Amino acid sequence: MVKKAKSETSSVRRAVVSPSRGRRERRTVETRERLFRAALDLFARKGFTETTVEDITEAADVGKGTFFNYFPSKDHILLAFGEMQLAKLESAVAEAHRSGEPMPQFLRSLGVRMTQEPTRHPGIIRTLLQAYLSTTPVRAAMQDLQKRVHALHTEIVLIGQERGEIRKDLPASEIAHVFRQTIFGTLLIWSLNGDGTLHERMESAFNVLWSGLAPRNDGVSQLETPRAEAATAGVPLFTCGD
Amino acid sequence: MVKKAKSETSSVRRAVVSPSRGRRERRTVETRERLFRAALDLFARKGFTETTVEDITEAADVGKGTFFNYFPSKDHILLAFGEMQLAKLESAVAEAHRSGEPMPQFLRSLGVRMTQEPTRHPGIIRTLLQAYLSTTPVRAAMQDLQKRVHALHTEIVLIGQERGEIRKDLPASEIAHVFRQTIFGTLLIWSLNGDGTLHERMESAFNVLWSGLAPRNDGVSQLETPRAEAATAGVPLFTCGD
Amino acid sequence: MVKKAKSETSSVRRAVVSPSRGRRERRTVETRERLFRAALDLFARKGFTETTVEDITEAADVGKGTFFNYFPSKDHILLAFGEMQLAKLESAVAEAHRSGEPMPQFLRSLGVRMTQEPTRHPGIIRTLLQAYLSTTPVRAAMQDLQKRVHALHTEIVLIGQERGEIRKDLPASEIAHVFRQTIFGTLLIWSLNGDGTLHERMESAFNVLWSGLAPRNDGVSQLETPRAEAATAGVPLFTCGD
Amino acid sequence: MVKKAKSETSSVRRAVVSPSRGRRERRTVETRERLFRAALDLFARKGFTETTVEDITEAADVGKGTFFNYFPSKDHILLAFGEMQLAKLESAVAEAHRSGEPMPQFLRSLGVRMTQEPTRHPGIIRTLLQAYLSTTPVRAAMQDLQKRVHALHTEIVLIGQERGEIRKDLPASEIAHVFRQTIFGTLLIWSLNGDGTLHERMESAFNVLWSGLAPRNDGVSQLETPRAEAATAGVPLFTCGD
DNA sequence: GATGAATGAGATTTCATTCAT
DNA sequence: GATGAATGAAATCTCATTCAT
Repeated sequence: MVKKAKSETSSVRRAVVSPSRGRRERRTVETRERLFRAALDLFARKGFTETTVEDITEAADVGKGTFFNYFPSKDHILLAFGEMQLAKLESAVAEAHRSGEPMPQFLRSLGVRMTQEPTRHPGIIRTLLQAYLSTTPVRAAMQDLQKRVHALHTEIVLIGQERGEIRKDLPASEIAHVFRQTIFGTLLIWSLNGDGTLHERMESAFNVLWSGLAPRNDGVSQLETPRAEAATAGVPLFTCGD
Repeated sequence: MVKKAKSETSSVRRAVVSPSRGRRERRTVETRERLFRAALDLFARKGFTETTVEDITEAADVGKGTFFNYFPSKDHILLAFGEMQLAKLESAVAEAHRSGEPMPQFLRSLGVRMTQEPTRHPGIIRTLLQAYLSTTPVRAAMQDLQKRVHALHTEIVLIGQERGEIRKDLPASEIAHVFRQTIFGTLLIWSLNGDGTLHERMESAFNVLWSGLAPRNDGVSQLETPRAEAATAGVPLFTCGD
Repeated sequence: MVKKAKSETSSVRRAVVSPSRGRRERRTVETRERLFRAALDLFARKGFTETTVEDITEAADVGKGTFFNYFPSKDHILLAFGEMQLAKLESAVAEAHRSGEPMPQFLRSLGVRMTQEPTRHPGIIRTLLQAYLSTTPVRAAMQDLQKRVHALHTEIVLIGQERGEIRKDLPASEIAHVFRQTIFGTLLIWSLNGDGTLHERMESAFNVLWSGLAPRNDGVSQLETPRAEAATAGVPLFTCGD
Repeated sequence: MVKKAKSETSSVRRAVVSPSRGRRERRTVETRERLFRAALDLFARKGFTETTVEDITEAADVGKGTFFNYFPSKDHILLAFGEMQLAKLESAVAEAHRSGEPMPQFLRSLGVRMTQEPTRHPGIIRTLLQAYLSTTPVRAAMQDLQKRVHALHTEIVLIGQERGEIRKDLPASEIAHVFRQTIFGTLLIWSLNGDGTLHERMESAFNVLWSGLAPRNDGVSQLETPRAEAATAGVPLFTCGD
């Protein structure tokens, strides 16, 4: 009876009790947020496997069962890490559109932006990467996220190509692919060694990728990446506020 | 490798009973091998986490407890995957020295060689990558392996630089780093999507890396990677025997 | 029943607003009824333990929390089953007084009457019996109900004794006890096997109980239970309208 | 290889290592026994539902997981209660065959025997009865046990009938049925009230069942159950050693 | 009184790992 | 070294119950 038109009924009721609805909804979001932050903190300190669900719920100060109201399994919280990164990427791209920053510079700084706090600890990077190696359901969801990531990267590359800032003889999609792979490869290797700054590594990787491995017998790419040596030397190209 | 000390001790003790010693040692190596092969097969089909130690021991036709006589923990079998890859790399490098194959070509084909059977299934690639995200002790051992990998890559790059086949304005070590990151990034992303051939992806990644992202306003790099379009089109540059 | 005090209080408070009071009270009774009927149905199909409170509230089309406004705990709904049976017994006894039905016949048919719809499914019988094995508070309430049941049985037996229809050399209370135990034992065993009709089983049990296990070397009891064979053969002694 | 003829291989091996086999096997039986005894004790004190699996394993001083090596679920331990009772019945029947005890007397004392320690606490009786109301898998197993119980009862009744100690005009199977129902009904009602001794209740129930409810207008059954009044008065007919 | 999100206890299950034989 | 039962930690899941709205 009531259940037949549940959503309608409740939306009507909501209209009346809107403040309570808002509060409840806010709480729901807050709880999810609290769980995620607690997980973030614990994974950074202890790693994903070493952190139990109960650790998380205790840190988030909620009941154990509550965790499963928000995430179907422990692995599913990994998705939230992927989503967090996607959100960062989206805002970065949006900003790039607005600011008209040169693409090379934007791409170069992207890896840096993606790995500012809280994604700076090797433990978090490893957690993020685990999402890609997780169980099939989570992996499937990650695929969807990655499609979006790839689309955004492609979008950026296309703009760069139109502006003549990126080579045009390869499909933007392919370039975007390689770019993404470079980022993830860097994350993976760095999270293993943990030596040096991740930012340095990102810079270095991008600079090499930018100009390629082929022998330098022309001045062109040198001109385009005038600060390659500086970056190589471990000097950040620009401050990124963290 | 981990148990080496142990087996040597006991083989010394049994030096007198040489026939039984040989048999016993052979059996020991065989069992470890059997366990590893069983794991390889199961990880390819079900993935690392989804495979239990008992699955492996049953497939290897030994008792469950026996596993732990060969690997201190389930995670430690991941090391064997790393070792397998290192061995491949070592033999590839040795061959490169012998054959005098041009470095660009060698590098380009390296990713392909590393991912021939059995390392061709996304499940195995993921397993291999998990080693990098595993528990601290395994990760530490992986670091050592990676040092060796990096050294080998650097060695190759150096030769390439000496021959003028690879740019010289960057330290070989750094180039080796980026090269390795490209390989692992490609593995990671491919193991997630599983679309297309890993070999195609490797080719594509290498080709982009080789010539860089900077706009092509000179003919130089085109000359150096004359088959870039072919590779891009998904046609393998050369057969690699699988 | 448990909540009676509460509802009276509120009905007094609202004596002025009589129309809404009536509606509200009616709704209250209706909801409780709806919950009970939903439970009845679900327990018959799935059993008590296998049915969740949410199953019941959904079937009754109310919110989950509403259940606990009517029953202090899930187990307390079991009491309602006991109450339902008690009500049946009370009306049967009242009718017996009116109709002057011979006690033997009345007793014999009692088990049958008590287990007409809806109390005919093994699942419901089991649910009813679970009330006797439930948590202490519910069990205590069941004791009270059973006292009433026992009193009613005793009342009937007394009448039978007075009429010379039931042996007089044993206290009515004791006979009532055994009678009740026979009924419950039959319910229990039948609900396990579920073979044959519960009515047949009841008949059979009563017939044996009536004439006893002692060897039949006199015609007396045969005369008194002339239809023993028929009952034994599975033919109901009389129709009971279901 | 080894697994193909597992049982044979191991039985061969067993022949050699028989002492260790025996010890291990003994331990297995012991652990199960320990779990069961711990459960017995806890159920008697707290009841089945109120006892957690962990309570049991802690009392039995084994790991929680170990419980599930012996019982597929918490409910399955209820089966062990049924099995215990069946074992008692079997030994009682075996003894009856040997001792040639008159059937009426044997039957009368049977209920008593079945409910000596540890099956004397209402909590344990309730636990036993819960087995009959448990989930389908357990209930199914209980059905099998009950078939055996019924067969044993029937066996006894048949002997009684042959000896002329029990009425012959009803099938032994039916009499056995009613007998069993009387026992269980008595257990159920007594476990609820817990007043008086279970033994008294059993005696009383049997005595009434023996001579029936029909009016006593012949001396026959009085002769056969000469001590009916005594039993009624709460005096045990004979000591039963507990 | 109605509601459903939150709770947390507990059952169940799965496993890696240990250990006595 | 081989074995598999025992272990216990944890994940997962289910629910009865509570509580704020």
